[in-house]
Amino acid sequence: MIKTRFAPSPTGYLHIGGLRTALFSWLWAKRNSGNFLLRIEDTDLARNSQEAVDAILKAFNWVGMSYDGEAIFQSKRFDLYQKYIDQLLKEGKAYKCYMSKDELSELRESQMARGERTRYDGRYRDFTGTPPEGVEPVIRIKAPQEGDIVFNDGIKGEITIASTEVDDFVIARADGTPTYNFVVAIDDALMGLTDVIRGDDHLYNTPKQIVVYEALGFKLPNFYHVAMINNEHGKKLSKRDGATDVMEYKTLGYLPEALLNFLVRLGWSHGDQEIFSIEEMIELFDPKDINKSSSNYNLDKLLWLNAHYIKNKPHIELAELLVDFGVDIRTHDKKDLILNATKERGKTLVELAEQINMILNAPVEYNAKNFKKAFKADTEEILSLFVELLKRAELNEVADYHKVIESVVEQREIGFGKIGQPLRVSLLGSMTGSGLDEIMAIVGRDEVLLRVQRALDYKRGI
RNA sequence: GGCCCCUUCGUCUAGCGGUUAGGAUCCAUGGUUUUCAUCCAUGUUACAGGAGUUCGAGUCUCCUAGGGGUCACCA
Repeated sequence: MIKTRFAPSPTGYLHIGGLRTALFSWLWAKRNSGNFLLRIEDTDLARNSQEAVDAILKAFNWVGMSYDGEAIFQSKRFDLYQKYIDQLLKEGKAYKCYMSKDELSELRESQMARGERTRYDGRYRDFTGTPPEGVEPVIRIKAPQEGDIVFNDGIKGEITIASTEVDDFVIARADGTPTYNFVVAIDDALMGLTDVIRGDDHLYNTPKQIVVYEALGFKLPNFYHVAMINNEHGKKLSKRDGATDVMEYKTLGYLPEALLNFLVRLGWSHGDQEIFSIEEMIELFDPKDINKSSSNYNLDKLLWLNAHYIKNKPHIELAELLVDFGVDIRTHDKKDLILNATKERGKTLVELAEQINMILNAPVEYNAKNFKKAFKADTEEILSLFVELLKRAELNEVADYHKVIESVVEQREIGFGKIGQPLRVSLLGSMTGSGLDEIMAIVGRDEVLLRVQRALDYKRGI
């Protein structure tokens, strides 16, 4: 059975890049009817927080991804890790290193000065003498000293790293707590993971983890290292480039299905297909189709996808979602009419809410320029006729409002724009927006009369 | 700096030795629409550069350049 995982360290919100690798892992597990597991990497007691764990869970919940079984917290497994540290010590595969931090940094500086890669020199690897006093030792693992560490990456192919690039790294700190690369390897193995899909910033951790796997006799999983997401200029994605927190997208009015669709196509593709429902993603996703190269983050497509999903969302759900954006039309008797009139005009829920508010609420003020442009010398007369006809008209459906406008156009022998423009400004305060017939049908006769009258009063007041 | 990875339209990508290098988005234009949006149509734009291998290279090899990653008692 395929088992994948997402293993965030709880130091902040869920990052957009993290969500993508989580999505890939989740899809691959689902595709194979396998398990998608969650592990919280909180070995650094000082840096992680419960809020961060909650934030990650909240984001998962928002996009509709769920993990199998219980989440595993590494901070609760120190006893387990200790067992393996003792084992390696006993087997002579790890050793105590009494080098002080000062000595270490001194070593690094001299290596740097010579233009070398900084690495531990193995001075306590075969140490048998009397340990220096006053130094709490760290535990280092014995990494191979010659040859190459080779592994097959499911995305990048065969990766070869010289053993000289991997030093005897620390697996337990002076205070006894285990370090990242050590516990990751143990947990990945113990959790029975078959496929590890992660960002390629972990590529260099892989040989280190392989050292642990081999020392402990664990079976290697398949590794997939997904290239990073950069900003639109190809540089590292940072907060300055816009939203990096997944939950920010909710606030900005994006639908989770749009975000997921956007992210799944960043680095992965299936022929020419652009739109993927969750079901299709699960059916079609395969890490072998993931791109080797990094991709640049650009909002254009997300916006387009979001518009697409808004247009196709059931009204009942849209109405529910809009509540968070200050528009509650859940029980409005013209809900469908409102949404039909507006949903093709809003690329985000924020914009959709604006469109709806524009119709539901009478304009507070008119744009002076627009007003002047729309209200010509004969406008007052035209609108007055419109008011007269509207008062007497039988209004049952959208088309009936259209008939009133048509009558005005016919009687006065004018173009639609002659009445359309000023009417629009009267109703919305704006020159653009939904169809007039629909707007009027939504607000109803009395409100239309009110708004037109108000505009006419305003006109006289100028 | 050492090591590793990457490089097709502005952006996301298809391509897996023989294609007029395809799709999507963006942008522009036209159509539909009383307006805007939607929708439809059309158009502009790409194989980083240079050497090889081959009858033939975006596809294979090497070099150069550019970009990214990584070098902790962080994860």
